[in-house]
Amino acid sequence: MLQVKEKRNVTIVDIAEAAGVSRAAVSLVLRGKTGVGASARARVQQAMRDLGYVYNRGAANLRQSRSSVVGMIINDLTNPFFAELAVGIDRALQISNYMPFMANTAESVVRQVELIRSMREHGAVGLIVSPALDTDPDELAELAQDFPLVLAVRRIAGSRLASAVSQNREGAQAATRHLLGLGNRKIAFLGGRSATIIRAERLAGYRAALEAQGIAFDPALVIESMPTRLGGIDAMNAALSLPTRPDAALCFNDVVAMGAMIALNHHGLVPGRDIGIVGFDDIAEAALVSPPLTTIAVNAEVLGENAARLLLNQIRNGASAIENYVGDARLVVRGSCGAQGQTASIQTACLMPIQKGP
Amino acid sequence: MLQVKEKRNVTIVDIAEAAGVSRAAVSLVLRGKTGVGASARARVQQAMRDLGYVYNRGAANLRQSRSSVVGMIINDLTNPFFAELAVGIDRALQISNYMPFMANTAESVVRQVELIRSMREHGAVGLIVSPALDTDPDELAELAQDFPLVLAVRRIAGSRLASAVSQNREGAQAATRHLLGLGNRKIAFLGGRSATIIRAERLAGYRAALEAQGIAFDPALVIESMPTRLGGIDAMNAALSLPTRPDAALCFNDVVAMGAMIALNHHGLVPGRDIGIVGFDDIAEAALVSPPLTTIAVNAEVLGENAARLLLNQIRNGASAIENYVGDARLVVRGSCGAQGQTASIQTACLMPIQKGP
DNA sequence: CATGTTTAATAGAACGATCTAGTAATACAA
DNA sequence: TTGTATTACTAGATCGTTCTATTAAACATG
Repeated sequence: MLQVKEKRNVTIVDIAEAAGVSRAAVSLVLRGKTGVGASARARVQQAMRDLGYVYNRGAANLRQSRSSVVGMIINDLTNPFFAELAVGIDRALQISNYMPFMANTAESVVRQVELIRSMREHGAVGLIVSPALDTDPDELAELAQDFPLVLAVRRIAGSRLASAVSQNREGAQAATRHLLGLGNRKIAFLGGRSATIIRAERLAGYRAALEAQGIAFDPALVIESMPTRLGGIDAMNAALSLPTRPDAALCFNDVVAMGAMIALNHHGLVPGRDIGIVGFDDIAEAALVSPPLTTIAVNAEVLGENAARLLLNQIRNGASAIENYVGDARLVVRGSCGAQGQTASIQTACLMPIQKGP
Repeated sequence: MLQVKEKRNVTIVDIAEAAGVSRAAVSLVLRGKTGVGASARARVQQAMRDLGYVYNRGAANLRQSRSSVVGMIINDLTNPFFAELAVGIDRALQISNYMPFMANTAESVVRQVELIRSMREHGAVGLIVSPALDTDPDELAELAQDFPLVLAVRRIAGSRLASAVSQNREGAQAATRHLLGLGNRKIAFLGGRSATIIRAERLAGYRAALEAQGIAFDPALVIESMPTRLGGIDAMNAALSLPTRPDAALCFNDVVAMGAMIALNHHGLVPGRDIGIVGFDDIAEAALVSPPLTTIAVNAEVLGENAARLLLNQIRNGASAIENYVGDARLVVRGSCGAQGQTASIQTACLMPIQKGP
């Protein structure tokens, strides 16, 4: 009678048996602790190789209730800015010997709550979230009361949460000032969702720069859209159908700016000549598009590293360690704003450090 | 005497106590099974809310030894092509009620083996890997013998593994034929690492197209580099320092092509006019750069969805279900190859479907 | 009324690791 | 010889859940 083998997992018990020692001894070997002799240790290691043993971290965490998993939840990985952010977070956590697991919400709040729950259920000891649009502030605030949580890039209305963000107001102000300096007077603000803090901040900077020049803020020039390429196309189309066309546009971010440039092309207009365009983020592609995009540079990787740092502080020191980081945002002038003279040299200067070699 | 509370986790036992039922009853409620009355069920749910219960999936998996976690390990998330691939995989797995966890290797094989191990340790039931450069084929092959594994984008030398890849040979052949049709004779092949199958396939297509026209394959025109923007810069610089400069270049992928275009700019050359450039992948940015990039379109999201499909088949049907998927690759003519006339209309045609609205 | 059948509910073993508290054996000092 | 450290090793409890087997009651059915 042939016995059908139930394909049971290889466990610590099997190893113990094969090596002729106790479970406890195997466990010690597994964790590299002392208290087991050289010969026994060797036998255990051999047995693990022979039987194809896979450590069961779930079982281990059950007992010691402290995993090293942290979750990162990103709103849109197809936006290069967030991809770079994610890589920055990932690298920093890795260096500190945490195991980052990543997930993408694609701006779905429903998916986001699923992911947050799932990551906690899997024993994550902390979470870095770049929140989806329309995220419920109270939900995250409540979670953060007894769980290490850091927001990245997007802060959330009315909640006192740790966050790593950039100088949105200052950046937008510098950008607007630059456009004004080039002689533009009718400057649109394109894209982004109005309910978000990040947009409110950038909008405030835009407004402040206008009013500093004695130019009245005109709500008709502020056009909301999704913070995506497609949103940028929509926003620019809307801007072009205004009674009088704007001279220039400050875009919510670089992908919106690229969408806006596509829309301009469709209308036979040339960015930088017919309408000045400025973006925000300085993604790697910004220097490559045509014309090269003038933008506000935010170092996504550094932002990510700081988000990681804040999270680790919270994990180690508890709720007492709720801090914030604000990364700087500086203007990078390329061609799309219409400042043609400066283009070539600056473009070159900003290109090379984009990517580190292996 | 104030008693210091050990902050123990809220467990199913606490809920049971609070609701005045047994652990088993709580477990049933948790999983939405029948066998518990309406009033008891309500009490349990209330208690869970009151106490802030978090399900411990590790403990559950320990007992039932079947999680729904699958891992996806990506070689370079800062390359938009792989970001789109990741999003495609993610979406497909999500639809099938699996919980995808993602991680980035940044082309590090060391990191890759760590991640593979970690994901198995955390109970992943399968893995989709877009392998890092220099991945050890035997290692993955051995793993795949008793573990559901699918390779995405990059196949691995000499191993019979499930994979979802694209028509590399056909795509490169079409691209080369197109460049030849435009009158180019001295066509370089730029970028990519020579040890990879994917590059060998693309190179074979390139070579086949050349030889079909009676043009001898010239190894000096084939330049290796990292498959990154920086690699593209290096490769093009090398190509420009050849004794005689090439007429055109087929680039390993789009980011290499963009790097190549940067290098051309540095040398004061114009892509499409002085040297024709063709890429591979058709990332969203390809249509936006200057000039718009002629490339071989590969639908990364569809590739990802198919990788997910193959993995699910394997998970459900075991090792018998090792299949392969080959996505098609078609030429998209824009400006960078030098075929100026067709640019505008095609560029427009290919732009709109890139991104789906919310 | 006896006899099934369904439903609600539970106790106790199990999953795979770690931790505690211990035993046995050796080495070293007095 | 005895006492004391140190080292190698282990049995059994434990973590939070699910599963199996069982009981008890409620409800039909002939």
